[in-house]
Parts: sequence; structure tokens; C-alpha cells
Amino acid sequence: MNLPRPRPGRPVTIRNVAALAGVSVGTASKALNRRGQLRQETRDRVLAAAEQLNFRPNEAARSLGSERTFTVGLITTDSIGRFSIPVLLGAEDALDAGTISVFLCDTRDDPIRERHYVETLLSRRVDGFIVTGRRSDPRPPLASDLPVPVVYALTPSRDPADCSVVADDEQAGFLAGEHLIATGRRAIAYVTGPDRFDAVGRREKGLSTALASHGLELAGPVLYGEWSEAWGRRAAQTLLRSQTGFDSIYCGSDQIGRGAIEGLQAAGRTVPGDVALVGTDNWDVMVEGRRPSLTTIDLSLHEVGRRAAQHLLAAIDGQPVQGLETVPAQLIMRESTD
Amino acid sequence: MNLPRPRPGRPVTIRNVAALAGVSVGTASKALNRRGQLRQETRDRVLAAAEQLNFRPNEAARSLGSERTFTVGLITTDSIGRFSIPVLLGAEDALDAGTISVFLCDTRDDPIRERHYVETLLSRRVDGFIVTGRRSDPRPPLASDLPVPVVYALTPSRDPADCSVVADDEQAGFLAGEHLIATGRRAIAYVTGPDRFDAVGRREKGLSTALASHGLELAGPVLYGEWSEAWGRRAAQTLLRSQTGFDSIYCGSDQIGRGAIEGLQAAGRTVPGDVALVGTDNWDVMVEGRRPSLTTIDLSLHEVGRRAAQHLLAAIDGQPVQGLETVPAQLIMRESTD
DNA sequence: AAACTTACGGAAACCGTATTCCGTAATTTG
DNA sequence: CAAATTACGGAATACGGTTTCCGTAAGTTT
Repeated sequence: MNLPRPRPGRPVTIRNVAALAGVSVGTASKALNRRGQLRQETRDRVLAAAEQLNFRPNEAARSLGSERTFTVGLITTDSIGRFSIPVLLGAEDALDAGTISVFLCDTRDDPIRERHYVETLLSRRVDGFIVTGRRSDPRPPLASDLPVPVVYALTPSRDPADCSVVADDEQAGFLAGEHLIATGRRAIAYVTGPDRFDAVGRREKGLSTALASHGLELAGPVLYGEWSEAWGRRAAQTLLRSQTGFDSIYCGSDQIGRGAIEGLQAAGRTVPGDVALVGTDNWDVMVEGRRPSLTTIDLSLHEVGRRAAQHLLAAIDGQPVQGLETVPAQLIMRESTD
Repeated sequence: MNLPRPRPGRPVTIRNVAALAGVSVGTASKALNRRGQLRQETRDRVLAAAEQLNFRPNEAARSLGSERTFTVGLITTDSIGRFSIPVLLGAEDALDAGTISVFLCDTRDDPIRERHYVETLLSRRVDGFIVTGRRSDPRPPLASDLPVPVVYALTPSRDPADCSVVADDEQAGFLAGEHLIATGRRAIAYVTGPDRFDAVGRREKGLSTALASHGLELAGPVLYGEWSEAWGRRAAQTLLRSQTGFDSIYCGSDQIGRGAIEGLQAAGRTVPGDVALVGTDNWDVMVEGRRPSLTTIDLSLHEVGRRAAQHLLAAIDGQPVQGLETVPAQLIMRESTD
């Protein structure tokens, strides 16, 4: 056999363990992986040797034989922003259970970087990809004919055959509408971001559906603007100046919601007394930053990430899922509605 | 030679490339890596074959021979929060230049998870670790006698021999003080977070130094509280009620700063007319959310991450750096000071 | 006690790539 | 034109594991 002694400064190999335990490499491997038929005494001897040398098997070497690397690539297009973080953490939750490690890559919306990362990760033989981004608008597929499965989280693929997990924007609008109606509001306005965002339209649809089912219509035209507090403030003023009668607002983000609260209060209106408000995102800092705290719709991004990771694991396991999955949103009630 | 044809559904190997090009594996390897002495025609033939088969060398296999994996572990203790993100992005910037991939692990402040991740990443033979967290208080070293270098970013190691890169809290306080004095303020109050945070004390020290150099002292006792807007509001009221004369406040976070602005305005004071304010963190959403926008101290966390990664690269390269490095903060002037 | 199982553990092949060494063919030199 | 270089590319080996195959020794059966 003639096995080597540990070389200082270099990682301990299974050969060193085998040498110390006085067995062959093959036997050592079996002992460490609880395979094959070995005497208990032999197993123990090997395990003790491994322990003593602080042996850690080289995953790269293992994966050479075994098809899988237990590694996935997580590609985010938006610099790890407010939206991708919960998705990322949710994904980590699910992957962790399978003791899978995550390569994180941030493309910063640059297709060239994206291409480069995909290449790099393919060289590392990741078992699959999760792709996420800031917006819920569809994006082009990562690449055609990749050798490993891909799941899109939050930002779906434009190809309907790909597996995508997204938030339920339509239901978000619906929940907001139902809640406001249930708490006695009848004249609901909708203040939101730029209308080029798909989410903006989908939420309107859900909101309108809720209203229609009670024989109501939106109070005034939809107010499109930016996703900012400043826009929320201005929109509130606009609403007050216009002759639109309204007793509540559904806001497309918590930032808009917070701005709207400020705008209303500055004009002497009370919340929720005169006007009730529902935001979107459940962003702690915005929602709790000011009195009254903001009732909001939580889009369950953590769950979006978790489901995406689960689908990826299934696909890696040979059980791919196709098409779009929508994760339910949740209403979180706070002080801005009653 | 007898080389195999590509097996469908399995990654293309260098053998397949060699077979297609009609050369041996060794020759194919040389051609692909621009090594050895080969006829140009042969190189081209191999490269063409690789191209045609869409060959990507297996990094795991490569790293088996070569000491290095071009991979580092990034361990964050705080669920990828507001503070670790810029650090992380800065690190990515620096690592990207070396085409190094990043394993991201989030320990969620759990030492057991941390231990587990370290083991996992060591098995994957990462070339080094970057450790980051939420607070600037020192933490215990990642582990003793790790076989690879570690650099701490933002959160320094308790062992002074370790390499840590941190923000300059003392200078942050100093800059705030100098700026307020330069703009004509003489009575500066300090509203901040819990005094168990090291950063709180260090900023006070810097602030006091600036004041002392102009023959001034802090206006009233330091107001310790939470890192929240609510505390900022309350602290403003407290200051107004107390008989402390003050014409400006240095706030330990932008959230506190924003709350303070609200508190002052609610009491009829103008900012910066009656009271000037400087915040800390340069958190866009807080700083720009409300008029007047907030002058603040940017702790250069992105740079902290970048430097940490650079030190790690150097250490991996055999040029380790020991001890603490402090990255300068920057004053960002906006409307809350004049 | 001879024949047959079973338990145990070693040898060897394999995973994908890089590298060292060496033989052969082509080219240059005397 | 023979001898000495040089150019080229194949074979072998190493990297760190896992797995298959097989031989030997021990235990069981009749």
C-alpha cells in the first residue's frame, strides 16, 4: 500500500487517514461513508484516525465521480436589493435542508456579466440555477439549452415553459380591496408606481375585481408615479385638490403609503379616521416608522424564494415542474385601517 | 488512445474534445491552455472542437491538481441586512477582478450554523473566508488554526493579530462635529443608539475631540436609545423640553435623524434654520424620504468590503496583512445643514 | 473433516484535467 | 549525406476520492 504521511501545510487526504488507521484507501472510504462490509472495530479505527487528523473529504474530488456537486448558482440582477434579499433567504432555507451550497452572483442588470457568470458557474458544475431580480416583469430566459435546470423567482421567465415562481400581485390588489370594503370604505383610490410595471396593472385588476363584486368602482383615475415617498405625498395632495370623493387609498408600495399618510396629515386629515390606507411590501422600516403604522400586503417573497428552491431541488432530482407558480400574498393589519 | 464519444445528457469532457480533434487528452489540454509546443494547426483544431462541442473545463477537476479553487466563503452573521449588503457588494467587486466565485452563507447569529458552514466550506476547499456582520463590536475569531486565511469586515475579530477592516466611527463623529462647527453651530447635542454599542462611544469620542479643538463641549448629556425613528422623535421632544440650549444634533443613524427632524418640525422648529442635523449611514431611503433631506456620514461600507477582499486576496497570495485597518468615512452634505 | 458460505478488506479502475517525460519525425548543421 | 537539434504530440502519472471486483480467512453445514 505504502501510504503517505500527512504533509505539513497541505490538507489531510484520505490516504493519510488510511495510513494512520492501517488500512487501504478503499477501506477508509467505506468506513467513512458507512458503506461496504467492515468490522465495527475497523470502522472505529478509521473514524478515530479521521477525527485525530481532522480530516475533511475534498468535495471537489467526491463530485468528480458522482454526477452532482451539491452546489447551485443564485443569480440576482439587482445588486441584492430589498426585494431579492427575502427571496434569497427563502431559497437558502430550502437549500440548506439539502446541504447545498450557494454561489451568489450579482449581474447588476448587465447581460454580459450575466453571461459570464453563467459560464463560470457551469464550469463549476453547479447542479442548477435560481434567477431572481427586482421586478415582476418577465425577463428573457437565462440561456437556451442549459445542461442544468433553472428556476426563476420573483422575476418570471418570458418562456412559459420555464419554471417560475412569482408573487401574486393580482391577489394583492384584491386583498387590499376586500379589506377596505370589509372595514366600511366605499370610495377607494389607487396610488401606485409607473404603469409600465406589470405589477401595477395586475394589482389594479385585483382591486377592481374586489370592488366590482360589491358593486363599486375605483374612486377617480389610477394615479401613476414613482415608487417614492415624495410621490405618495404629492398624490395625496392631488387627490385632496381634485373633487374626487375618497375615503381610502390602496398604495402600490409602503413608501408611497407612508408619503400619502404624511400628505394627508399635513392637510389636516386623520388616518384612519378620514382616510384609511393600505400599502404594499410589508417593509418594516416604512411600515413602522411613523404613526399610524401602515396596514399592508405582504407579498411573501421569502416563500417565493423557498418554493423556487424546492422546485429546483425537485428538478435536479429528475422531477421538473413547468410553468408559473403564484405564491399567495397576505394582508397584515396595522393602524392605518380599522 | 480510444477516446469516447460525447454521451448525451452528460457534460462534455476533454476526452470528447480530444476525440473530435483527433489528438490525445494531454495534447488537448495543452492546446486549450496555450501550453507546450504545438503546431498552430493542431491548436486550432482542438479549439474548434471545443467550440463545436461547447466544452467547459470542469473546475473541480482542475482544482484537484492545483492547490487553489478560486473560491472564497463569505460568512455573514446578520441575515444579509442593510449593513452587510454594501460590504458584500464591495467584496464582490474586488473578488470579481480575480475571477473568484463566492459561496454565501448566512449564519443568522447562530454559532452552530456558523461552525457548520465553516466545515462545509473547508470541505469545498475555499481559498479563504470573509466574515462580516451587523455591528462594529468585535467578535470571537471564526475558529482557531484554520488552514486558510480569514479577513473580518465591518465586524472585527477580537484577536488583534487577525486581519480586520472596519469603518471609522471615531472619525464619523469628528466629521459631523467639524461640519456643524464650520457651519456656525456652537451647541451640539448627540442622540444615538444603546450605549452598549462600541460605535456609539467611538463616535462620541470623535465628536468631543472636534468640539474640544474649538473650545466647545457637548450640549447636554448624550441621549442613548434605540436605532429607530420613534426614538429620534422622542429624543427631539426631550431636548426641547429640557432647558438645554442646542442649535444642532448629531444623530447615530439616519433613522434617528429622520425621527428627530419630524419631532422638531412637529414642535414648530425649522431645519436647518433653528436646528441643523447630521445623520449616520447615508441610507438613501431615510435620507431622501423627507424634506429637508439629511446631511449624513457615509461609513464607506462598500470600501470596507473591497479592502477586506483585497487583503484576503493578498493573504491567499502569501502576503498576509495583520491587524486592524480603518476605512475613512465621508460627510455627505444635504439640506439639513447649511 | 471436507465442502460451502459469508465476512472482511485490499487492488484496481474510474471521475476530468494538468503536467512531466519521452519517443519520433522533421529540420538544421557540419 | 550523416549527425545533431528542435518541434511535436502521445503515454504515463498525479490530484483525492468512490466503487467494483476479487482473494483470503473465518465460520457454518453435513
